[in-house]
Amino acid sequence: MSYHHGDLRRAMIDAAAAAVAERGPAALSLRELARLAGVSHAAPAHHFGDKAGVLTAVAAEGFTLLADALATAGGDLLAAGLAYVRFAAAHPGHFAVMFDPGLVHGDDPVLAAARDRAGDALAGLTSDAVAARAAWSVAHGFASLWLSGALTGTDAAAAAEPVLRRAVAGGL
Amino acid sequence: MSYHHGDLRRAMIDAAAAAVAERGPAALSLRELARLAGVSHAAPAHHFGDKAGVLTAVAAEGFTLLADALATAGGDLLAAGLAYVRFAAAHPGHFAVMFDPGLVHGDDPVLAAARDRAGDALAGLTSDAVAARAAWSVAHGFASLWLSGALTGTDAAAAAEPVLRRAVAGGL
DNA sequence: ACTCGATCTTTCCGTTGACAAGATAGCACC
DNA sequence: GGTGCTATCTTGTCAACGGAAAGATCGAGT
Repeated sequence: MSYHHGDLRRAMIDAAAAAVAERGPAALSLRELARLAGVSHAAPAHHFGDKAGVLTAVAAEGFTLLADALATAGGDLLAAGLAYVRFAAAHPGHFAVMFDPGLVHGDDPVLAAARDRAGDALAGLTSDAVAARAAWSVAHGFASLWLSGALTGTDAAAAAEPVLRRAVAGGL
Repeated sequence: MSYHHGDLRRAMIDAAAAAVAERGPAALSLRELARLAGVSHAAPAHHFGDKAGVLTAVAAEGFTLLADALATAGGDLLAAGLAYVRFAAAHPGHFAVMFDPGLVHGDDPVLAAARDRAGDALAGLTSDAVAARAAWSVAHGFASLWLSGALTGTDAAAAAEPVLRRAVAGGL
């Protein structure tokens, strides 16, 4: 066991995302993460400053992952929506933190850049602003409700598909 | 100043909802609420058990308010969606807690009853399950994004109206 | 007047986030 | 190969918090 961890930053982000995914942001303890990583309780502060700093890093990584997922999904809103839901289901810890202003340092430049990148990926899907907002709302709403346990089903994307399809087609 | 508060339960729920609305659930402190109410820091425990108990009461009240709002809104999905968004904007503290399983006692009977009542109000809008899920998703997603600050605008309902209308009509 | 249950206080404990000050390691530079 | 420099991590400390225990106070019903 050397004095230095090697990649504490990476380990903390991963552990934080996993812990948030499992027990929510409220139950997150920096000291516990430090214990898991085998470092002292004050080590994380050097990399992240404070608790919000850790979650800010998680959120920034989340927006980057989301932007990548949207970019890979293709051009139409249905595919993008499914990618959005798939991302949320695959990275619940990241997702839970990304849209909670009270948990992160909203003005962090790294976070802002990642958020903008995801925003651009979303805005690039269509030139119709209202349609973009509507699509974002359906996908975000379904993802949120799914993660909160309000919706039943085994596979998030499979459950989302008919819902998103209907929203795209209309007829509500 | 008498020994008894009078209606500590009510005061705690109101203060908790206000505090959550202002600074998020993470920054909530039972001791601070107790100070505001002018009672000792252990007084709330008698009424709510623990911290999750306070938020459970807030969530239950939220679902009741939401069920009322949906019942008053009328039958069509657009009106219900607008009522949903209006509720979230008017009671951000309640809304923030209602769909966060990690913050409340999910199996609390009062909460479950209130949640069921809101669920019934939602399900009663249409017999089409897919349409119901889609409408719920749009309204919930827009409300969540709005409260997180991701959407710009001055009035939530005014901003939501064209978006919800488009989702109902389709053409994304 | 008396009892009894509900409400609230006081006191205590373990945990947490944050801060300050110092130790250690690796690395450039000479 | 030594010397300073900086990033990284540790130790020690503090106030605040959530929760539990035990007792005080009130008020409603008899």
